[in-house]
Amino acid sequence: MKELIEYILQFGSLNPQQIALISSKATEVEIKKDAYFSEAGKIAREVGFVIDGIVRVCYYNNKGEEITKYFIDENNLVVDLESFDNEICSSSYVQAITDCKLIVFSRKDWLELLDTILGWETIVHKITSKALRQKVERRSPLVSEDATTRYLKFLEIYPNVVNRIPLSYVASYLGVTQSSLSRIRKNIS
Amino acid sequence: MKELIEYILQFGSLNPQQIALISSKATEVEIKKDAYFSEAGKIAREVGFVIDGIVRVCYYNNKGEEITKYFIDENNLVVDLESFDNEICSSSYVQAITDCKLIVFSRKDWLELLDTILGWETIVHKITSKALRQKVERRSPLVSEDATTRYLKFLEIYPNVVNRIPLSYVASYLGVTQSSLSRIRKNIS
DNA sequence: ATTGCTTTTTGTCAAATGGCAAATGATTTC
DNA sequence: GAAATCATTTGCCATTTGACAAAAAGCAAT
Repeated sequence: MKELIEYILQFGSLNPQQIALISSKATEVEIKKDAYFSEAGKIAREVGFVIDGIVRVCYYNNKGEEITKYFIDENNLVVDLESFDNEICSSSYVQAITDCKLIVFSRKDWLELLDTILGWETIVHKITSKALRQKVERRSPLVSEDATTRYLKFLEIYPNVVNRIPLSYVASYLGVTQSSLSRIRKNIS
Repeated sequence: MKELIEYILQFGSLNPQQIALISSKATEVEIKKDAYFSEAGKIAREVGFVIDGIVRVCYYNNKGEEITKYFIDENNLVVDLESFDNEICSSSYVQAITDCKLIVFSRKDWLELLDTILGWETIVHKITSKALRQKVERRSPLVSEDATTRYLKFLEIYPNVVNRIPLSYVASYLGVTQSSLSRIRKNIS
């Protein structure tokens, strides 16, 4: 819980009562490797914060290939905003790729906090738009780079991820086949 | 100006006084083809709304290649949020690729509106986070598709853009060389 | 140690794409 | 209209990457 509070306070200040209120709505949840936090076709009804472990956001393209869109590791929020905000079905899966410990807020509690705590909306805005910007900044440059450069960028961005997850997820994140990625790794080292 | 008001009201409601106040801060600006709306290395101090024309956001990667990150056409906001919000230097250029007509708010006026108009912050947040989500959703799938599919997606997303701008910009947007794109177009038709 | 299972590496071949340079086409300028 | 300039197409060849298949390595249960 401490991690979450610290994270939040980077984006704005809150008094102890407000922090206590937020904490009181938070539930700690464990998710086993390969289990889903939320699924395509369903409405996202929870906001999560990763305490421990790695999750990935993925979907199936129109060739039926499973594409990993991004990884979310420790101390980051995980929520399909489009689905959560608009109560529409999500188009992606959020899946634990290691055993995970999350802090979770229900939609109801989350909205209640938004109504109750002055300044909380602004903090949430800052958090979510920073996260969105980060997604753009991380994913977008991959389009214009060759496969080796993509992998090197991946290593920079997620230094603590590569050894904890299957190669195939990294490959699909980078838009490269698993075998190509394997060759690339050979050439690098 | 009507376009801007309509656009805003999609995201929340405002009374006539509030609308008048917002309108009073808006300036109509014309930008010639190839001129810059904002530049890398400078702080973005304006929020723009494209009434007519197309702009692109671009940057130089570490090989010195100019990369077009996205196109922004009619009835969309244009602002480097990272730079504008945090008053840090922008890392990209925003350039008109046709003659453009924009509605522009100065940073000062924009912040004043945020302080003055109740509910404006929420509307702005909805607008900006939708735009950010759209950027992710448009750019990200390109990573995992082949060049032809990328081009077809581009045509879907920006149906009114392709005939109004140089091929080279599209190529850099898609992460493909100009000659490859030329051949791809030949094969499609 | 052996077995069965999954993940990763590697090889071969074919297709896609890039780099370069020349040719063609389009647009502007005088 | 001719020249100059810029954008696009095309040809040629080198390189990268994908598809497929087989081998090797890692891991867990026995």
